[in-house]
Amino acid sequence: MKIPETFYTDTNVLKIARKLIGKVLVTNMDGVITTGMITETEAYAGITDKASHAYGGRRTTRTEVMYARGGVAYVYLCYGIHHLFNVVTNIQDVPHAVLVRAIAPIEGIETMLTRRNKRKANSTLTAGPGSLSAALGINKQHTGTSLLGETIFIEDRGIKISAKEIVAKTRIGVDYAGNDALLPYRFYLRNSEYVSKY
DNA sequence: CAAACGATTTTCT
DNA sequence: GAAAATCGTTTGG
Repeated sequence: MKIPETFYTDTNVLKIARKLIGKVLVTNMDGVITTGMITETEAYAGITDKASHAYGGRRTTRTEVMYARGGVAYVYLCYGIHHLFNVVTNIQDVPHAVLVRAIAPIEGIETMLTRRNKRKANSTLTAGPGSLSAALGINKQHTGTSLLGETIFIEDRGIKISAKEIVAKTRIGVDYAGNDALLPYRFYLRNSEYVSKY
């Protein structure tokens, strides 16, 4: 069951980040299907969030897609190597987004191993934003792709995650954001091995 | 037009 | 634990 547009256009990015835990991210690259359950996310609350690319209302070629209506992908290159996959949320012109940091592989594990150039599956296969994007075949040319289409989308498979299984902590790699680096905008599944380390 | 810098991962010591 | 890899985007001259 694909998640509907109304899920993404909700104005509470923290609520969406929390609810995405336990959902299933699906990619279909030229008919090759890979899926995984989302185990870790981070919220980026637009213009009021120093850690966000759209802080202060900055609007550039790269961040333009964040200003779209919720329900599209925002993928960008970090450190010249890694493609980071985000879900754009909120209404038109409010640049909120949720970074998907880790998933637990479900289908297409062989494909993921090939893409990641690994022989055996372990927690490093899809734990970490750059790793999961590579495993699912996501790259920056997918930025702006609608999550209501057939290439990249998210499903609700009825996996139930109780509130106490979800931990809220500070975000990672955003020390430069001053006080905003202390906000509990990172959510992850307690006891999951598929959560980025650090 | 030139320079600096990451919402990171991997590898080597 | 430290350091390298690596390039598009952003910023400053």
